[in-house]
Amino acid sequence: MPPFNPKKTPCTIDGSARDAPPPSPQWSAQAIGILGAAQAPRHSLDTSVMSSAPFVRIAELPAHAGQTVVIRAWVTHLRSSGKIAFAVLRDGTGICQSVFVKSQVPAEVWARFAELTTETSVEITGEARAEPRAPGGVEVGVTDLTVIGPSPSDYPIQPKEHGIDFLLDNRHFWLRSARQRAIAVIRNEVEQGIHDYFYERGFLRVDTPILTAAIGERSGLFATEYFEEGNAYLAQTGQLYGEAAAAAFGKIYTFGPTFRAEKSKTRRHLTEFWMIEPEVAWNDSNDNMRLQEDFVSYLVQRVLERRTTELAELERDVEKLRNIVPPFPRLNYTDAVALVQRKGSDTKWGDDLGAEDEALIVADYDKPVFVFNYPKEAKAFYMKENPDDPRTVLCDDLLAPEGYGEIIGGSQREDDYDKLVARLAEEGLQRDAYEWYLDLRRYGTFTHAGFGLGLERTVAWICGIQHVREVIAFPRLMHRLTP
RNA sequence: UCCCCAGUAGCUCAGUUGGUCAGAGCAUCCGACUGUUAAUCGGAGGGUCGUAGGUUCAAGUCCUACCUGGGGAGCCA
Repeated sequence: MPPFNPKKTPCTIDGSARDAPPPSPQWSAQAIGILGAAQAPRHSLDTSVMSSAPFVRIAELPAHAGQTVVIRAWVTHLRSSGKIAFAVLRDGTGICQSVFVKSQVPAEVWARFAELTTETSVEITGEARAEPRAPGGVEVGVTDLTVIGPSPSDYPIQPKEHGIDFLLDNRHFWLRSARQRAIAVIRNEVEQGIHDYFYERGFLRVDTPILTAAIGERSGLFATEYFEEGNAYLAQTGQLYGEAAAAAFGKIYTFGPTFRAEKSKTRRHLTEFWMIEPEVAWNDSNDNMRLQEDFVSYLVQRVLERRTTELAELERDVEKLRNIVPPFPRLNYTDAVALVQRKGSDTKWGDDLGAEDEALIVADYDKPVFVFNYPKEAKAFYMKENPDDPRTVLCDDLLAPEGYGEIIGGSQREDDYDKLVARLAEEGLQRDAYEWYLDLRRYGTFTHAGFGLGLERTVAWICGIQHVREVIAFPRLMHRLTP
């Protein structure tokens, strides 16, 4: 990962001048048309008088070259040169330049242009035409202009550098910038890829509860009152429920928000993040790692194939992503400790690997790296004891390249009832909250394995974005609950 | 919880050993310009220097405390 500059984040309103998004299922003309019909302007003028021209999204403009069209959008930039003027418009599908020529528009239209400000929402009517001088290669020669929603001149976001705190305070506006759209599109591609990957392989998606009793990870819990039941806690994982579902349905995955009340202030942490947790009956730890590398590779290659425009907008070095194909290197924990010790770390066998150790390991590879079979003490109670070395458990962490850290934690699950009970006791966990979980080993226990993939860390890595807060629309951080 | 860093105009910042130190660029407003691309050019407005104390003839500058935020550690995905 490149050096992190916390102070400056480039943010241009119309930086995507060079691109219009490629046609794709998400932006199909039909879907856009339907969406458009449902989104008439709130208090437009009498549009029936204005024109019978079709309302089109900017992404569809090239297909309408030579036709008169209506566009509804936001003003991102204004330029005026006496008797000719330009307004760059953004509608979420792309950007387009509109041209006003004083001698060719009614005086009232010319006057209305003078009132435009950044982020005014407008409806324009005019002829779409190919124009090499226009960003995106298509522009609209305006014949009519309606202001739909004026925008005061103190709109905070400028096509300049802003500090991260300012941008997060204005996240609801920051989302309008070209980079943020590119990130959102790639996140959406990853999410859709996740669903497609598992659907096509016969996995069942199971939605697990967000309000839970106190089970799961050891780290911080968000508590809330729950009727007469005392406290409920926001879920830190859906895994234990996923294990129950795997016994019922075979191959399952969960996909939902999870919550950690950890006072972590790093570029890898959110208090609310999205996690994908497959759980597969009859998979052992090796099967688990094979699934992980295949899954992660699929997601990366899918974004490479379908979102080249957005990756270019983000200036992502795609060569580094092309390497991401199975198999991934695998280091067992003991070898990993030896490796980091050779590189100067004072980590000893038995310690968990710290962030510095992970960086030392990843530095040798251009793919994600598995580190597997950690000491029992470093890992959670539900991980299966390694029959070949009972000091360790059958688990794996997948470390992303370029310093993005752990994107997956996975394990084969302890399926031996007695050992699981013993581990619960060792961890000092209240057994009564886990009785239903122990039942999975009482009634037809089974080999199974699963993992959790952190969506934001994965998307940040694929996008080349240095902080997870930028790859979720409205991040929840230790010091940030709004917007 | 611990370590480091920062708070000066709407935004991003400069401000030297304390002494024309209230500044720049952008944004905004006014004016000029018929092909602009973060347009350009001319002009204008805009700040209790995070808060509270203290040192001093004099504090944006030095000291103390506090507040707010950022980066990292731990924890984790």
